Amino acid sequence: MTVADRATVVLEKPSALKAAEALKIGLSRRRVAIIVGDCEVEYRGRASSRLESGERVVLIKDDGALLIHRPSGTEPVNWQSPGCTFKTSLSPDEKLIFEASHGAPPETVAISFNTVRLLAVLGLVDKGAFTLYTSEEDMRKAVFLEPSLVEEGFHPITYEKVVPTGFVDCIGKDRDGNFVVVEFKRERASRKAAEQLARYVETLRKGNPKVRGILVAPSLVSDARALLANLHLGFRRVTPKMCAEVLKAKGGLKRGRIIDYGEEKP
Amino acid sequence: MTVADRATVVLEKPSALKAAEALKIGLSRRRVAIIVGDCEVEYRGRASSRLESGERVVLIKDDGALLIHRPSGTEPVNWQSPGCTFKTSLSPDEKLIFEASHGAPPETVAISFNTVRLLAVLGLVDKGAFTLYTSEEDMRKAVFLEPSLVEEGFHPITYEKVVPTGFVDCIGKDRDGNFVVVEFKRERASRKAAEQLARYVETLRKGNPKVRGILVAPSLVSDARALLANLHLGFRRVTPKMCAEVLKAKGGLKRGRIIDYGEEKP
DNA sequence: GAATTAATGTCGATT
DNA sequence: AATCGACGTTAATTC
Repeated sequence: MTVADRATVVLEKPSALKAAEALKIGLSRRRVAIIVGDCEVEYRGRASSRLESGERVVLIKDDGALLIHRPSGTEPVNWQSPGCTFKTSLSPDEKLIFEASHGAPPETVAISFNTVRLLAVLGLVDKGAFTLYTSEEDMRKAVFLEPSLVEEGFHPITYEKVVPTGFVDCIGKDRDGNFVVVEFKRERASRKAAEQLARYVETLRKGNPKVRGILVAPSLVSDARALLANLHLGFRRVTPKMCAEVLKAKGGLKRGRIIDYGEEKP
Repeated sequence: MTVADRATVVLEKPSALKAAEALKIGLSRRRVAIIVGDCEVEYRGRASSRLESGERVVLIKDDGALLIHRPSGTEPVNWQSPGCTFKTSLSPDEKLIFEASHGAPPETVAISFNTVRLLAVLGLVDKGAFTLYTSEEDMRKAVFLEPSLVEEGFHPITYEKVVPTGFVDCIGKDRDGNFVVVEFKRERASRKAAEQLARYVETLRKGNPKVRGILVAPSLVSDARALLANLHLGFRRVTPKMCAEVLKAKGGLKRGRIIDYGEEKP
């Protein structure tokens, strides 16, 4: 991408004609465009919809995706998946018309702008890698696949067992055959986490005084460290990264949990 | 919302300080903000993620929602649901830092901007109603609930039956006990749709010459009308709206198929 | 408020 | 290409 291609076009309250021109040029160069303005939207495809006039943010991406966002809410009110063909035009009454069409299945989103408050056309470069680290759920999976993450010789028996005081993340046995209660925390564990583990261990020690407890987390706050020491409970440092690596190596990672985009899509 | 509140702030390549000031004022007034720039993103919550530096579009909505979009793809790479608390600040090395936090469950998205190419703060007003009309699937449901949509005395027997030449949307019997093949089209039906129906009817007439065919759609192109007439096939006008009303009345409409937002959320 | 279910789901992997 | 399954799913509805 040349310097010229990265040039930004920003138009405040452009005429429909100016906006149409800037859009046509920008989209032919596969830039990203943002349009803010009062508009009406029609969608026809798997379903059909109509959105009456109001002010929205329209985002057109360089892969031919389209998103129309209202001023509130997480989800787009209308959208079009990547690979659209765009058509920019002026209506008989001089309004900016923007259409995004898809071949298969045939779908079209048509936007008619009553006013354009802002139009920006930008060439964006994004080659940054995205990594989604493991969740608490994945920590459990990693420990199932590689029990030594908790302790050498550990082997898990049950997960998420219900005890009178709540849920126990994992119960297993150590190399000597003693029961071990394991509590996972994906982030630095607080005193509360240590208390939770203590409660579970206490409950289970009523039936068997040899029950041990281990808190598994990337790190501990000092309060938690003190409490664990007092109650003769263990701690094992396990980071999300370590879990991710285990899951990757042992194939327990089903899909999408670790995502790595090193390159832009072609 | 007063005229002053609707004033647009658009800054190209602002300094981090200028951007921070504009954002603070804008977000305190619950405006919508768009930031385009090179940034890094960290998320911590149910899972955690890290996004290395690259250029993205950040959209902050007036209900406290946050979306971070890469230049391609339909879905945001990171996001935060409505109701966030925002924090704008400058890092020791003068970078714009933007954090969006949620109480329950505790989640945070932190964005560090290396550069800001564009910042827009706008008060948007959107009271337009959104209506999602029925899909082809819902047309079948509507006909199941109200067979007279196809013809007085019609009663459906099977849906999506496999015949040698493809799928038949619906097969039923008319008031005289003759078989009727029904083809649905959610939009103005093309000649192709009529040919499809003709093919199905032809197949079935080999076993029973009295088989009839009816194309159900909101309207017909003239080619299709001619073809249907030639082959003695029927047409019945049924609009998505009619189906939606049947589904609504008869309770076949599960949820969200007709959505009507008449007002902005409080 | 928790649990359930649909979605123009989207996205990635597998057959 | 079609199908399957997970998702920081989200969002609407029912219990």
